[in-house]
Amino acid sequence: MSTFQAPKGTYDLLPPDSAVYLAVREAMAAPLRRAGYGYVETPGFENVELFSRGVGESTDIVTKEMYAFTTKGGDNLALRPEGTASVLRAALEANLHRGGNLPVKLWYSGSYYRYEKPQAGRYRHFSQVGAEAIGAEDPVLDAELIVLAVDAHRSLGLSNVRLLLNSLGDKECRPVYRAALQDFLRGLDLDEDTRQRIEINPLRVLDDKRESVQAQLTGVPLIADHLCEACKAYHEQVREVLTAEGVAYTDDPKLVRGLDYYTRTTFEFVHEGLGSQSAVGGGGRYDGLSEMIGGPALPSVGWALGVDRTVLALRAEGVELPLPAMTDVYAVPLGEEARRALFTIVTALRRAGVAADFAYGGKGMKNAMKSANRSGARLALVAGERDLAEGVIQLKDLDSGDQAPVALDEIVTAVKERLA
RNA sequence: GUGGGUGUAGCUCAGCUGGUAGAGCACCUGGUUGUGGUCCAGGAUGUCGCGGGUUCGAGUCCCGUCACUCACCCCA
Repeated sequence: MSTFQAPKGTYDLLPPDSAVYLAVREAMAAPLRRAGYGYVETPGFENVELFSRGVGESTDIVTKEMYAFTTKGGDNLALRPEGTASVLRAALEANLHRGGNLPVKLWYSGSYYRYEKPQAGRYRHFSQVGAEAIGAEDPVLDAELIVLAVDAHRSLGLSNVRLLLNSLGDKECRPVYRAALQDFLRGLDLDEDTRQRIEINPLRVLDDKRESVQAQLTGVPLIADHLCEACKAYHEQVREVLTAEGVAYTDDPKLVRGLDYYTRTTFEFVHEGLGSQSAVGGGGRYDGLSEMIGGPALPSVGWALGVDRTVLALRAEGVELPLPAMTDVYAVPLGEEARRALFTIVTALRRAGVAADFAYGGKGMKNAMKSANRSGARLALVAGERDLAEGVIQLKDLDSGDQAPVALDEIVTAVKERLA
């Protein structure tokens, strides 16, 4: 204990659990790399306007969950609450879309911040891996991203992730639907906050999980019935491609998402094992976002997967990831001469690609062997003056307890053979 | 922002109607002066979250406070 502890809503990632997080990030990134997505890294904070205009003035994320602050120089900044706006901004700033090779495909991995009351699966600091395909309108591209996320889940061994799919329409059909929805909602018995939401962002009322609200939503007009021909055809193609690629999904006409920039395709990956949260990832098409932040028309699509929540999902399913051993070989020296000799061997083993560790601190034999055992190593190297005088080192199998002398210059080969 | 639950050893927790603390695991030592894991014997450990109150006496009751946690809301 110290005087300090991690700030509310945050937690430290420590061994051995931290290895799981690394593996999850890697599992999410691998399919993206294979699909031509390049790595992008943007600052942890941005001009606050980028988010308020991009994510939407009416969203909870902007109105109450942003860590916003003014710098000494008078700039209004905010810790990033999500990744898409930043990545699009970076792509526009560097004119990546002018390279003539659209879509620009990018992936990222990092920390995000939202000022919320913490809860199981909901933190003020959390990690996402995300992907964006900027500058192309093609249902196959929407499907590609979904397939890549599904592949990430599969490679992790998750089996209870469900995909919810919807289309939110475009600037042709959404306004018409919005008006029809508002008409319907205004006639319901709702609290003041929700009544305000009807005027600002009526779609999000559909997403209200309260029983009292949902009960009144029977017969509510659904976007699926109001899509224009273009949106309907587009959505139908996305669904066809997904089916052809063996991706199961559930049509959810009430799926809205909490960010305002989405158009047409929207989706969410949900899991039951996260306490009262459900989303382990989500995304969609955002054809108007570029213009909203001052760029050219660049129809785009993307998603973000929550690293923390995916780890919770793994735990809920009891999935143990096959993680490589921290240490394969543990060296136990006896005496000063042996310390030097064994450390040289440990270095050689490491350079040969073997995970090797050493009994530091001059502990006694018994203690050092105990450390060897706790390290999880399969093999131990033991040597003292007696062995060195004979030019050998004792190679011990920590599972069976068998031990045999091996000539000094054959150690690396012998160890690699035993580990193979 | 609103509501519930919980704070006792490194960890998980027990502690009945108030009588100044216990278990399991982990840890340390020895049995083995050059051998771990198993086994046997022994050992150390606590501002009982913090502050106040009631009482002869508070881990136990009351009030406050902080932290953690869960849920509403919202989302990754």
